[in-house]
Amino acid sequence: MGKIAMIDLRDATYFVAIADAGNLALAAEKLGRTQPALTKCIRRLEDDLRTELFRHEGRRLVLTEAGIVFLARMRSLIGHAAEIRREIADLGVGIAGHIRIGSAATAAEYMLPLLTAELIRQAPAVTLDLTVGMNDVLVQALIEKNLDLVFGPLTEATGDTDRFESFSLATDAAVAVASRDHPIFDSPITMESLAAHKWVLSRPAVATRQWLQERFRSLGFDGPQVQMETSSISLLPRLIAETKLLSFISRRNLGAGAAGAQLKEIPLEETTMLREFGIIRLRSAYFTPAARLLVEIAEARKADFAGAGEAR
Amino acid sequence: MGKIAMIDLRDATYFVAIADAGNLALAAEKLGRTQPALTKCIRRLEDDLRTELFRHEGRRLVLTEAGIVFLARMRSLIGHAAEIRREIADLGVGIAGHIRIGSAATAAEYMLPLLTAELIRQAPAVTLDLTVGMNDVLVQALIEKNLDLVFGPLTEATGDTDRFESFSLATDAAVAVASRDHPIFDSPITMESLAAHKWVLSRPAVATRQWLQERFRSLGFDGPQVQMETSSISLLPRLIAETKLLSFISRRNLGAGAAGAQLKEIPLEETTMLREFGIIRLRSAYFTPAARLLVEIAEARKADFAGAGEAR
DNA sequence: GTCGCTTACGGTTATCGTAACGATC
DNA sequence: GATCGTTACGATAACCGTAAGCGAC
Repeated sequence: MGKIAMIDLRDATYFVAIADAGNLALAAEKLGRTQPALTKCIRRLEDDLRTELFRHEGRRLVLTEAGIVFLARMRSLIGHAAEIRREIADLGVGIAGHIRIGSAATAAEYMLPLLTAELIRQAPAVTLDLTVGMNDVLVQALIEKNLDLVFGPLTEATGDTDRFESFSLATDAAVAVASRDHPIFDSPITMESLAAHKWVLSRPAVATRQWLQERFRSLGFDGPQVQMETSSISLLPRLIAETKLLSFISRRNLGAGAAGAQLKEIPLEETTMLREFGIIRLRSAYFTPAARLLVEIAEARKADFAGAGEAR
Repeated sequence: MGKIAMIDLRDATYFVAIADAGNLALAAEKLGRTQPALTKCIRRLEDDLRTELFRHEGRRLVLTEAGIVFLARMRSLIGHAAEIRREIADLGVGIAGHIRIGSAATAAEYMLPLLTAELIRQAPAVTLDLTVGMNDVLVQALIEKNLDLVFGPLTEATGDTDRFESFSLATDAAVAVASRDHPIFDSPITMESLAAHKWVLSRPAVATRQWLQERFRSLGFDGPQVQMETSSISLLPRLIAETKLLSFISRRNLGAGAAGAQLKEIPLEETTMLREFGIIRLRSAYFTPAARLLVEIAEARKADFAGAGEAR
């Protein structure tokens, strides 16, 4: 029953065109309408507002005082509406929006700079919130809907395809490394020789270290002798190169940069950890268009991340 | 052919109601629509914006990121539109607007204070521009569309009913006056006695003075001997009372105020000028709703101005 | 008579309501 | 099975176009 009293912006658009054109015939042509259609448009507006917008001066229509004010107001209102349309459409395709990203340190180092740069190039209105942390904390934040996407290793925990949707981006191999001139390379590599040297590793809670320790144990050795612990991924290559310690890091770090060039992989099947790197999101959470765009960019750039995990 | 892309504010209103209500059934009841109508309203908006506004969470609709932004924008836009509606409607009935008034000095003194006070009481948003001047100048300004209304005497010049529309408000009588104790009252009043005394009159261009001079001339007398000239209406009563000069002013000034009480009419048919006071407007000019309201108020208060022009 | 706007009338499009359907709890 | 949203379809209302009408120049 209740009819909603509201200005029709289509009629308002016609009205502005009529006022600009100065007569109905010209406005009708510009709008692709006919003269009578515009006559009735004015009539609708005037009935709705209970106010004359035009008056007759000779055989010409001129704006009344109210019409002049209405014209100014409608210009503004139509402009606002158009701006809102663009804004919402941008949000809809991910050109605008906000993405809360969680990332493991390695992923943050090797994938995010490229991806976020590309995202911001394509979608300048997108804002990002990046949290670097350990994988278990990040996944928990994802579950609590405090993150939209997590960049990191795809583990069994995140393999629950009912709860999580994951996008694989690269395979990564963590390998034992030492400086090029390390004495371990002077004789054949065995588990025994690895067990004989000291290591620099990340903190005990980190997945790669746990995997290495578990591997030592399952092969009948005590865990690697840890002489130094660090959480700094960027510091590791230089530490290894200069301290003659062994370490266990992504193969990606080899040969890259001044410090990376000093490193050499200790090729041993038993201490090569293969893992998938990718993006995880929660299925029950809203997949923001901007987040979707970032995932699409990542998948398109997948090739840029490959090449470190393949068998040698 | 060209279809105008524009947000439908009716749909936007539905959308806000849906978002507020939290579900379609409740919103439908509040809006007096049915559930399917609202389903399709959302569909129209989403198709138009090419953006999801709601997503399904269980059997419930929840806003997307874009939907949340759209909701905020629509609240604002709808509010603005409603405000504009009110503003234009006010302009339409004269509750808002601007009136450029011209007024003769006498009219300004006796009619405008009451009328403008009443107008502003009824229509606080109306603004006024008042010019006090001589009638011929005012009428010229009216013709040039620099004034909307002129308050003043209705003369032959403004009696052209094709060009002007006039509203008679009061009859006014200009009479010869002197102070109560003036010697002229000691003997019978004749034209000869009037011609024998000195006068204080307004400037030669003013209609009343011209009428008086013409009256003297047509009766065979030289014009009244003018000893003093003034354009100040408010000063005249005191001048007359204190200088023993004769003058020619509206009967309205007699008995009003301290100075007016000292004045006495010189009752002579030959020197009684009857005239109409009222409002004049140009037919070819736009009759602003606010101006129309002022005229309506004036006509309703007509009785307040009567009583000075009647025969005694 | 021409020009500019309005009115009248018939056709098209869009929105709405009723009813049936589908999914979630 | 009850609730909430969607789909299908017929009815209604809104808008547009064609054609005729009316007043100003």
